[in-house]
Amino acid sequence: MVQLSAPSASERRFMPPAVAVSTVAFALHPPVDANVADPGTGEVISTWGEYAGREGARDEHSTTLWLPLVRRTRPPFDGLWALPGGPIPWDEDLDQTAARTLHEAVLRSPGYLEQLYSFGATTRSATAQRLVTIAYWGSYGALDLASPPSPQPSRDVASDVASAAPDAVTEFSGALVASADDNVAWFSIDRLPELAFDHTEIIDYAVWRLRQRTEYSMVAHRFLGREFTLAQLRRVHEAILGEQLDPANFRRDMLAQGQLEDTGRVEQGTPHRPARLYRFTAEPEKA
Amino acid sequence: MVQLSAPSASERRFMPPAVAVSTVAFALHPPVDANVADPGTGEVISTWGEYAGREGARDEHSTTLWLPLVRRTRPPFDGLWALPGGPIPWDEDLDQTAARTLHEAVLRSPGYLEQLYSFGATTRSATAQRLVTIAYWGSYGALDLASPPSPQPSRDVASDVASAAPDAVTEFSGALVASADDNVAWFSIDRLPELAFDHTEIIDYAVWRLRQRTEYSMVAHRFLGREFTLAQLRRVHEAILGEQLDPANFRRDMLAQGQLEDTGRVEQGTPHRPARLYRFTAEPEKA
DNA sequence: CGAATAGTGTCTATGAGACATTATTCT
DNA sequence: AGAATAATGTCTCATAGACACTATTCG
Repeated sequence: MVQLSAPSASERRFMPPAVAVSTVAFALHPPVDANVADPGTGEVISTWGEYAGREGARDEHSTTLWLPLVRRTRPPFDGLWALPGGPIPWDEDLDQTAARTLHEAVLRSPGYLEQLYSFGATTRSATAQRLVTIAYWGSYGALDLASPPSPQPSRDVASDVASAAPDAVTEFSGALVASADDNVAWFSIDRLPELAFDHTEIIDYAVWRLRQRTEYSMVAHRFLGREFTLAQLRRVHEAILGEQLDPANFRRDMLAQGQLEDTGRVEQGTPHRPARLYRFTAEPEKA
Repeated sequence: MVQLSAPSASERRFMPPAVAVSTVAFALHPPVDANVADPGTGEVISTWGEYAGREGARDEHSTTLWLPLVRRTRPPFDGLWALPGGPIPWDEDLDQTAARTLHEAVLRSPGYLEQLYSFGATTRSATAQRLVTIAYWGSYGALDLASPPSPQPSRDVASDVASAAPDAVTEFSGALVASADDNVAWFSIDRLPELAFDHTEIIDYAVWRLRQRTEYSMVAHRFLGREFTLAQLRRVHEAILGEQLDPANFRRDMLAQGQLEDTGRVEQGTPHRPARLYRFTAEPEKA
């Protein structure tokens, strides 16, 4: 057995590092029933459904990305917000652990999930056990968020092992498991609160990598539903890159990629000419 | 204290994963005094100095990359070759651990070192403790290899903690520390032996990432000495990418990057017109 | 009709690939 | 001179950015 609680300073140097997974999960906006926290104080102010209705902030005009955070309820960094995550059970792949812990916080499965980088500086927590964090980044699409909260991940994942993890290891995980309460809230990436561990650094790196990816890869469509207009896709790119894009050139370049398929249908209920709806196809069109 | 040796099956699921670092260290050729192993059998056949002299394989015509491996001397995977690496001491950054363990195997410090990816599939070793490997990739330049073997890393790194690590953790490290003996040898990446753990997968991924990098970044010059000709730099690119490059266009593109500085000197002792020597500059030339 | 956005066509500058040509050094 | 490689110049084509212009729908 492993005895990990309250290690003395002399004992710490013989303890292997704890390993945890943390996930930066981007979305164009929170799910309607999710809590939204005040940027400055970190106080949960309302759900996204109320907030968006009040402010008139529709995702049509979304110009920023959002991500879920979990409030820690024990030391270290008690009370601060942290990325969803947790320790790695002995029989779970790293990818599975990331997916499961994220689902436990958000109650929904992301549409995309990918490993980002491993952080393990010795300065992360001077008084506690050494912690190595394997960071992931992912994205929630409109469909992922529209689905009702589910207690279990959609894909089959061993989740009973979570409670089997020693308490002392759980203590150092990126965040504690929360049960759909006020300890989970969504934040705009432009207005993040003070974060536990080095999670600010992790988020900065995730945003940087997301921008790199959108320039030479098709990841943006994962923020949308199954069908979308080119204007919607362009707004996703603009939100990620933080700059305006020429609609005409954007259309030409996207269609030249051959990964968009015309569904034949058009947008409904617009106050102007409706746009064609496209679908993403993995297979490039053969010319 | 942590007791990790001979865990029972029921105990294993309560043990936190062991964390180790492994490094894929590329070079245009091994150091002269390094062992070269036979591709098929993994038997150490001679040093690079003898081998290259016999075969007439000069680095001028190098068309493949080489990397150092360490032979394991205990289970699991006893006798197989593995990437240099080891467990993470409590007071060492991940980068430091990678640099130190690589130096312990090669007795030289690499010119470049960067984190690659973290591997942690549960299938890595069914009978042993769960292992998470944080993989690094690096490169040795001509100067790095030309220097005589040094027992300590050139940069100051805490190295006394290595022996403080519990034996059971060392057992699961990427490879055991070798003291410049027959248990360290260099292999061509085209002819690798059977490897321990999932190190074959790690090397494949490292080669793939190296190719990606050379296309939009200046990493190739790190394989060479401080001064080099454009032809030498081109041959490095060709070895990495595995294809021929047009000398004229390569010259134009490299010089347009503004990161090469003309030293004013030229190559010596060529049987033809000598080439200009260039130096790499971090600062782009202002036009 | 006018407003608003969808969608098309075109001009231009830039950069990559191909390759002909000149330059320099050694034997 | 002839061999071998360095170094330069030039042509073409593909692509990105800018932007004018046409099309369609709603109110």
